[in-house]
Amino acid sequence: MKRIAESTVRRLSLYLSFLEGIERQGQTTISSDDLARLGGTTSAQVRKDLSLFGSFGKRGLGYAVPELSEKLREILGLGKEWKVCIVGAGKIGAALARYRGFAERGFHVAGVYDVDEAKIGKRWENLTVRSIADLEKDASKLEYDIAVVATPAENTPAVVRQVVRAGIKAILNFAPIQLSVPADVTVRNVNMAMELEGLSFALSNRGD
Amino acid sequence: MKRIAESTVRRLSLYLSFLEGIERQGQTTISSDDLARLGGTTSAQVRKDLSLFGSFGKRGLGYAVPELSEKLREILGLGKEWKVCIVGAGKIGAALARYRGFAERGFHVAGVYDVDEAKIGKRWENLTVRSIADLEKDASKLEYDIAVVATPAENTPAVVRQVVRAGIKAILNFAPIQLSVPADVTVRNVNMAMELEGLSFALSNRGD
DNA sequence: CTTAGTTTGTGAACTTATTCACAAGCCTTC
DNA sequence: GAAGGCTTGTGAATAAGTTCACAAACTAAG
Repeated sequence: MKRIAESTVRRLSLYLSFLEGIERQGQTTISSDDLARLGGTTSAQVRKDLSLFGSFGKRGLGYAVPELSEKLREILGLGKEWKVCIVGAGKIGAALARYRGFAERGFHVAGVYDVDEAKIGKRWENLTVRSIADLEKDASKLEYDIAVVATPAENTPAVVRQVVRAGIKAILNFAPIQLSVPADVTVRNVNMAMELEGLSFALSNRGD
Repeated sequence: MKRIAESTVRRLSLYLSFLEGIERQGQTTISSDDLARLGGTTSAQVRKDLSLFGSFGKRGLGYAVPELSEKLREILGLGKEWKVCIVGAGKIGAALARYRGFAERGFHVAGVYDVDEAKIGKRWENLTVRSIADLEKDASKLEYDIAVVATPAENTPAVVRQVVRAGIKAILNFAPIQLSVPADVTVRNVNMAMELEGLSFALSNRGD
């Protein structure tokens, strides 16, 4: 399969969320043009994105909503339940552990870890915070697929080394630093400072 | 000034964070090549990004660290303090209100709002949760620059209409939906579901 | 003062991503 | 079952973004 751009994957994810809404409203069919309008893009873009994976539409009619959303779930790998661990039991980690959105979309939070002795052993929802030192051992049993890293910047490189050592191949990083990981580990960054600075830039340069 | 790509702005933001680290370590000069290595890009990319705004380096020598970081702060509009309000006093809103990173980078959280009667009036850090109905009135006095929207998906469109009505021109959106706003309002989205699905896709398609 | 060693700034080349545009296919109606 | 009205799927054209490659400019050393 040819390489798929990250921007394409983001759009697929977006289309899926629209389709789920539309499905709930009982609409059974949708055109690329309607999907494009919802997502702020063009119909050609929608069709091109989908055509990378096959032909799912009917000419003259559009796409069958349940069929297409099933197809997208399959493409995005949402058929299986992914096992997630949260590393870093601070404010962000806490918010994430309680976030309903994970489970809703098939991401099962199966463990929480921290370096801080004071936090280890505390209960969080239905989980107990464990020592990061146990991660590698736990991972061999629990087979985590994804690590959500929400540690202070200074601890993060060491934490990430442990995550990599535990054999986890996907990281969602909330720390405001650039991770360095082997090529077979996929990283996505959520960096609030960067987003805010993007807004700051936009506000400063309006009308240029 | 010519249009600057979002990807460029993200990189500038990244360079700035590296420069701040380097500055603290006392290094006074840095080459585009070093910056590139830190950011996982190429030296040509770094130079091209910077050259969009001027010539800040010295040939044969590189960039003066304090000078360049000052220049980047200026470009990104970080010279002034931006006034931020958080809309949505739920879990994410709470985590954000307590997040130190805002203030550190010149983003002053000056208000928290919610629709929920039960939450209005509660104290959060040094702020009191106010009714979203007050936003427009408050905005005329407080002159919010940025609204951080962290409301449940179903309330978000209405909330965003109020934010727009209050004259706020920049929104950081945490709700998992696509906002529709006038062209002069800049939106950045932070969508965890989308990031997780990106990782899910990557995990499902390794080695293709 | 000249040479050797760096590193920038930037057109040009290349690569990637988006948009255009239209033939092919499907549905409905008569 | 033929005609009209849509909408897909996709090559071709365009636009956007990245990398190449090199002259120009600076430092340090002799």
